[in-house]
Amino acid sequence: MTVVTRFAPSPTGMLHIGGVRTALFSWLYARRMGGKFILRVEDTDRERSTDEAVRVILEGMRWLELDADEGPYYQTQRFPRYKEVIDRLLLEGKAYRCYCTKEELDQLRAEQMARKEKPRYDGRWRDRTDSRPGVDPVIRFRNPTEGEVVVDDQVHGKVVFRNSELDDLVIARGDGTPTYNFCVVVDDMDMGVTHVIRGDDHLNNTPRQMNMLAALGAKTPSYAHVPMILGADGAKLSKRHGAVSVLQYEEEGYLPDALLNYLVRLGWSHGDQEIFTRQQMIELFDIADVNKAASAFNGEKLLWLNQQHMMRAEPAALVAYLRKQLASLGIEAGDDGLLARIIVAQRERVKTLKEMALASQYFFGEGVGIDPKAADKHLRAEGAAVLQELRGELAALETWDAAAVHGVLSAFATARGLGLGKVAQPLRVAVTGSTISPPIDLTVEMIGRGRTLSRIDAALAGSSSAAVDTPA
RNA sequence: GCUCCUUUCGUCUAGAGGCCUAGGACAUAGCCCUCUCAAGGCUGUAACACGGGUUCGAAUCCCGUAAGGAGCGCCA
Repeated sequence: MTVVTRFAPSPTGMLHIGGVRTALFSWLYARRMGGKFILRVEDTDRERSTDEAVRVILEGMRWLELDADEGPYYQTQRFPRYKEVIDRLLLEGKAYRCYCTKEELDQLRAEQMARKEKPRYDGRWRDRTDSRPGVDPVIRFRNPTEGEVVVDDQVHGKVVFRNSELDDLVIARGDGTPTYNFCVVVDDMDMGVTHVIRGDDHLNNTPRQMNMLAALGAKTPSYAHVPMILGADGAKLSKRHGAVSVLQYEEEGYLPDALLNYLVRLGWSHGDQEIFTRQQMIELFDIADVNKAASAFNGEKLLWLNQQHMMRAEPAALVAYLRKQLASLGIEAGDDGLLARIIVAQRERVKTLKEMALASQYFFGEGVGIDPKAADKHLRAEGAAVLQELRGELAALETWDAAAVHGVLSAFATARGLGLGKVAQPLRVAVTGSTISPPIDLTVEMIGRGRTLSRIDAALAGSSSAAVDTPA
């Protein structure tokens, strides 16, 4: 039997990391088992679904490279099929029309709550054959009243529900549109889904779905209810607690593989291993190793992992991402070679590609804006004097590369009994505008002789804005 | 309220009865390295929710309690 999993997000809110983690587990499991992964958009709630949310789902999955073998399917395009199944259920007496009004149901619930009972539909239309004029009936599933349903969950083990706890749920609204719990059942059945991997907030829905599957004569899939992801403060993930669109992580300069690596470790582990390539995740992932408890999102570890992935990646593989980040700063980066060199020079000092772009602006454009505080500290009397002399030596250099620059700097420092820092910092501030950069010799090499000398001149002239053209 | 789920350092986790004086990672503190910032190395602080059992032995099994979460919609 070939494994078929699916990710079925609802476009009523933005796809966030909680959803992405579920998608990842489903995707990994399918890939690991050589199975099929389906993407299905659950948009039956036409009131609340938005095109923008659908776009984020599609765009997010593409960015993360969680490729689907089938889909995206849209439930709103399958209404005829749902109607067909509902009619069949009606015909077989496995579903019935209920003419209760919303007010009536609200009252029923209120009464039950007042009596401290579990609020549930009491089945008052279960055996009626008449109708009530003026009310568009909903269709309810006739749930068994006795016995129990055992969910043999892959992460929680056997979970038992008594049918007496379940009521007859609505499968079609008054306007005829089908509801979520029903569509899921029909879709999973029709699409041959063998493994349902979803958030454990769905565990309570599972017995109802299994009963409907049984009524339709379909085989129940294997279920795996994975724990939820909480916000950094341990509260439920919501807009106030870091539930931002997955695409925001792209904008902030995270690598897809790093985000996935972070997410896979939330609720899953493989011994003490922290860093996984996409390929390793596929090879090692197993539902049997998934935890039961919810976990809190920790942005600092994500940051660390992102840097680890940047440091391990092939520089060429990061070029396009860096180019995009630079572009959003208004910098048109030239050739890939320079970008690859920047990546190698910067990746151990920044945690995201956005930071990298921000910290690499001095590699572009002619002049550079100098941080006033840095200038105060390193370009005054002493520093200026050093720079002045250094300029001459650098200008006289025959070959312009890191080794040569380094030679000049250390000889210069030794000759004057100075620490290298006393020489490097003024130069660094002059050519980069700040006190922070990759090793000075490499930095100077990459900036080039022309710009290095002109920036020194500008710094000595005290006009840090001499040729500034780097956008803020 | 009822039903279901969960509970190891601040956070993510290892742990499937003796290997646990509870391991790793992020964060944090100190030290080393060092031209800046980092990266890297070393060291430290820090946890089995609580109470009962079962057992020669329990973080691991069972039962309670507590705390947190989910569901109980003509939402998904």
